[in-house]
Amino acid sequence: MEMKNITISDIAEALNLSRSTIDRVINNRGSVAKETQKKVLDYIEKNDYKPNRAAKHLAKMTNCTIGISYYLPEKFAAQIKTGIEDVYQELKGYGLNLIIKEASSFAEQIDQIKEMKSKVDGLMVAPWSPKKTNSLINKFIEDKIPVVTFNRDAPESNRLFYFGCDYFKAGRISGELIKKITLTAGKIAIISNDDDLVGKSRVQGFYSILKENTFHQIIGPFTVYDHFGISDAYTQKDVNYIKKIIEDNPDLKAFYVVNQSLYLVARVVKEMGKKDQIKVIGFDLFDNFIPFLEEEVIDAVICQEPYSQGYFPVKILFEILVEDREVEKSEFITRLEVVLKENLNYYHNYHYL
Amino acid sequence: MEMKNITISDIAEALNLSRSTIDRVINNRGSVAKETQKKVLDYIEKNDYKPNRAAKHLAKMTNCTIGISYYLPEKFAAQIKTGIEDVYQELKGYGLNLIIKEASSFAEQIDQIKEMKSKVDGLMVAPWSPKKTNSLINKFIEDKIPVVTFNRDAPESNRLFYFGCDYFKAGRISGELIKKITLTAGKIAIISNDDDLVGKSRVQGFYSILKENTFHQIIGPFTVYDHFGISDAYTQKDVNYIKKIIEDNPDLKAFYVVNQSLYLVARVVKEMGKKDQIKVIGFDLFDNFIPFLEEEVIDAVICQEPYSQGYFPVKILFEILVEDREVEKSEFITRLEVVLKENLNYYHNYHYL
DNA sequence: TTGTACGCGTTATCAT
DNA sequence: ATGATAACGCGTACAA
Repeated sequence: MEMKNITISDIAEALNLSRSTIDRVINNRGSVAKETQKKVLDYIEKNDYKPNRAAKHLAKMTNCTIGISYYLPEKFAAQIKTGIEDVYQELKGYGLNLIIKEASSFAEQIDQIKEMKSKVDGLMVAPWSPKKTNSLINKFIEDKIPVVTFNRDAPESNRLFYFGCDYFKAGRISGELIKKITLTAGKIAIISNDDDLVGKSRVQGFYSILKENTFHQIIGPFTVYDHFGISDAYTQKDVNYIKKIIEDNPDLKAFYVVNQSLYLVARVVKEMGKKDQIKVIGFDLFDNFIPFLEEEVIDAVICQEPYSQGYFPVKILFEILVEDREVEKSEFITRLEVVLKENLNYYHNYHYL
Repeated sequence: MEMKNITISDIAEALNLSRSTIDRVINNRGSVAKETQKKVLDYIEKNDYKPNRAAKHLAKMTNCTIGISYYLPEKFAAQIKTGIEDVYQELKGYGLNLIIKEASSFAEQIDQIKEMKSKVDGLMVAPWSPKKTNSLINKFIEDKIPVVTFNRDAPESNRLFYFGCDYFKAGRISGELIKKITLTAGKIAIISNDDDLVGKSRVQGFYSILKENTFHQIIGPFTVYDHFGISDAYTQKDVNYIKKIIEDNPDLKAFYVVNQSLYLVARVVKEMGKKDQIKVIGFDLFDNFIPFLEEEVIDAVICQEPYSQGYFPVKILFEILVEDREVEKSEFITRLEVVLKENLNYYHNYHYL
């Protein structure tokens, strides 16, 4: 309704001062007498003045460019991009510009970041190799260009904050889940590939839950490269490898798969008709996992809010850049989402804006 | 950086027209020659003009009041209010005002809604009794005051949309979960109270999953009133009632609790030392559930994004009111979140902004 | 059909 | 220490 908010001019008029003085007090720029300061502050308190954010944006001609760099599995990136797209739609009208660079190798990512240096006011990066990106990140920081990480952290750099998953905790909840759904004693096979940092944490977290558990015996890790999840890329050899694990271990009760080869494992489990005997758990929601979740060949996947990983870092970084927002946390850890057949549809390309 | 966005004036200058003409084209207000229209449209397309949202807000003196009404368990409302608080902080600077009315009875809720009619530009309501609120909602709509529902829908009214949980689906995923974690054949006891609409849907959904399942026998529903979740309010009689269910059914494998008496059930299960034999599943995350989840007396609860139920409806309604946003959907269904011990902390008062 | 001119609330520059 | 004034980009009433 017409609950007209009071403005700086209103205050000025009421106190017989000029707008400039009020402005000085509000944004404490100094050069104002103690008494007047107090008078103004009191008035503001009493009449609950709210600065008009629109007018602020306008006057400041807020206009900033955020660079985004990542080297991630295509389908996963797509989910993050949905979040980026939404926040862009929301904030472009307030002066947000984006430069998005998708790398197809780590070397390329480094080059792309370097190239952005002169073009952006802030950087948001998912460093493929954190250790090898630290110094580059720090260079940005030295030049007063804020950097935040998402999806993958570079904790040893001077980035402002990390927005993403705690992969160790992700491993723990998988452990809890497998404990809860695996009905009888037996073996659990871990599938991973050893040059995968993320997978390594997921395995460690898993161990941390299951180590005191004598009910299950953990075998592996068995190495399966996930070919970035491309269904066709798996060879008969890959299939046989999984098959052999199943055949060699008649008391196998579950697969714990930390990379995208979850698709392969599910396929083999299904083909061998082992769906009811062997539980399958993995991570993230890729298109080729969906049918297996629907048939309950895959019992559950743990997700990590990919949408939010795109949406929030941009939003927060924008506020830092144009409104001097102070960030209180150095880590924003995304929720660990347990996705089963019946809530699957809420996690597959699902968002509100 | 200085990627200055182009403005209406820029366009006007470039095409030797006045700003008004450009404005007419952009907001197609008519009264503009076909050719000029095309010229302008082309130019806009080529130079990707983005309207400056801040300037728009400012010029329109956007200032609107949204009324919020609910009659909900206190602790649940608190979680929703966190979302409301955040969106208020975000939008108050753009002219958003809120009138929040918490009722302590349905009759009071109706009164409060009526009283708001003359004071708000839009209404957001969680109707305790949808059927008895329909006509009131429709009165708002007739007077051009948009109404949206949250947490509880009034599908037969003319509300613009509902933002909240699908309680039937929530029952289904509980069913799936209980199937997955209940190791051996036996009984599952349902706890509810029959005047609870939400609980009724949760029970129906549960049945829809478990009806073809011969492995488990469902008993109940047993009626337990939840005293709005106040721990002290449970009597010895309540305790004995749960106890008796356990004693009478030695092959009881799980409790499925659809109201806040989940606390009571968990307490009794724990006290009787039945934690490992009897699974316990319920809904929402109330403070007095937490310790039981940590000890795995309660195996899981299903949550429904309470934070989002506060945040998004306000945000969307605001955009409808001040920016004529069109709403494409009539339902925004919140995710069903599976909360276990290991991801508990992400769902208990957890948000990013 | 098109153009002019003022105001929205704030910031910033230049006087006093 | 305080005040006047011109932007910022857009909407709108009014004039041509």
